[in-house]
Amino acid sequence: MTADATQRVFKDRLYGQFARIGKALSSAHRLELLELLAQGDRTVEALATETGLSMANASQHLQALRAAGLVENEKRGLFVHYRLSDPSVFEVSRALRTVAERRLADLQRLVRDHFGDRSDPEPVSMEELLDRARSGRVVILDTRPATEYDSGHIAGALSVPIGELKQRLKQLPKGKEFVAYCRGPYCVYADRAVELLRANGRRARRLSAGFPEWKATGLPVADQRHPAPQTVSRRRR
Amino acid sequence: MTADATQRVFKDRLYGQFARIGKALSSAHRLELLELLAQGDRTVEALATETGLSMANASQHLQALRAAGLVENEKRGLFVHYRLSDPSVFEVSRALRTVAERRLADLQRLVRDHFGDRSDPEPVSMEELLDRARSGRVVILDTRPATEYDSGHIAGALSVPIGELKQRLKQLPKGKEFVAYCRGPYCVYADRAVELLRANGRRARRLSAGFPEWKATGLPVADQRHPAPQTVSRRRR
DNA sequence: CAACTAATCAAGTACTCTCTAGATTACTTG
DNA sequence: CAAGTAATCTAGAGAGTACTTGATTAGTTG
Repeated sequence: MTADATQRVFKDRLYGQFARIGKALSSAHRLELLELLAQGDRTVEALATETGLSMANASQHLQALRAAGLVENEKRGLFVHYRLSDPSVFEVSRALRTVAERRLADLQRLVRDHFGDRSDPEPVSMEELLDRARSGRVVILDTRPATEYDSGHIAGALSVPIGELKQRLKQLPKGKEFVAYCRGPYCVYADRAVELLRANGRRARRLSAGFPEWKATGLPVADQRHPAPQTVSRRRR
Repeated sequence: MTADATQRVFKDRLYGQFARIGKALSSAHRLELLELLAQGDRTVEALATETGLSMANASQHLQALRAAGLVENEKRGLFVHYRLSDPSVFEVSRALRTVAERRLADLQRLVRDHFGDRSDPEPVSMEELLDRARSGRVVILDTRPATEYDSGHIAGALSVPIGELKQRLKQLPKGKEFVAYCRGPYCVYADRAVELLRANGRRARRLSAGFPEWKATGLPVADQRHPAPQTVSRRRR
């Protein structure tokens, strides 16, 4: 075999390997599964329910993700728990989202039609929230389901699942400013929380990012087992 | 329609849009085309030749990339020139490569079998090269084809296409240390250059990254039209 | 303006992927 | 140890993707 042919075979194999990752990311359902797993571990059943997939179908997609090395699983009793296998998995799905946001006019239109104008009140950036949290001037609300809060949340945040916010409104301190966050930029929980809070005369804004972005940036997180292991202080990213 | 059903439809459409990017990245050939385009613009013919694809096939893959917003094209005379549409496109393919490197044992094995031990001499990091380049102690060699050098290279680098290195060995200064780079971590040009230089008694090492990584990091680049527009100085990334 | 060339288009075949439905496995619990 | 449940497996139909071949388009050049 000539040297060139050897190179060609190598390149085909090399890009074939990279394409395994691309293939795993080529299905809408699998991307949704990855985004849910970025919030924390989940069982197949939970994932199937939340995505509206059949158990068998969800299971098959998860196995495709596993074959590409993107997720790991572990059987505990009757349940199989899946999790992202590496922080780089979230990074690639975030990079993919960024390209889509910048380059797909259809996506921009879809988001505009669904959310309308989301720039009033103006969303808070991670940097800004970090600064304010340090000075204690702000109450951070995690509007995701409690289990997601338990498996990791912004250090200092209160768990207020969106469905419970209404009846817990009175318990919330007055005079403070609120910042609500949820799963990510396309999650509606934080929008709803802000709306509800403002309707009740509070100052409230939405964090533009979600918990996975916060965590990936290396900002302070806490979880149920190890409450607030890091102080809320600036960190190099 | 219930609120939940509306949400479901939105999510399906949302992830459907993200999946358009994933689908574009799901083919080995398309990933190779993107990597070539990261070196600089190219015509369909050039891409077809370099990848070993038929013209028609290359054209079709390029159109798939274009439909996903990853590349743009422009007709100039008989030729259609393609280019990456946005820096985020390189970022996503880099993120994909990172996941593959970390998670696919097959890939690790493939690279080991093809390159053997690449850690002697130890590759130079971008940081390290930047430091050394500032002090003028090092000669940087761009071993890619001249057209790729012309469309962008590390500031201060000399163009020495790998095929011409042998007869230009004498022209190269003695006593200096050389750092060779090429298209990226899986490109062999720099390895060959280092081998050749060392066989001729020079001190030479390989840059672990390629030009696209250097550029994406925001480090100083130059191109033919605007030689050395930035000084070689440290930059925040 | 005829000959030439880069690129795309159109159509067909082979292949791969997706989802469903029903069967099966592995583990738990009464 | 039988009944129940989470998850997977198997097989098959339908949809989508990839590559080839030959025709066509758009632009250049003698």
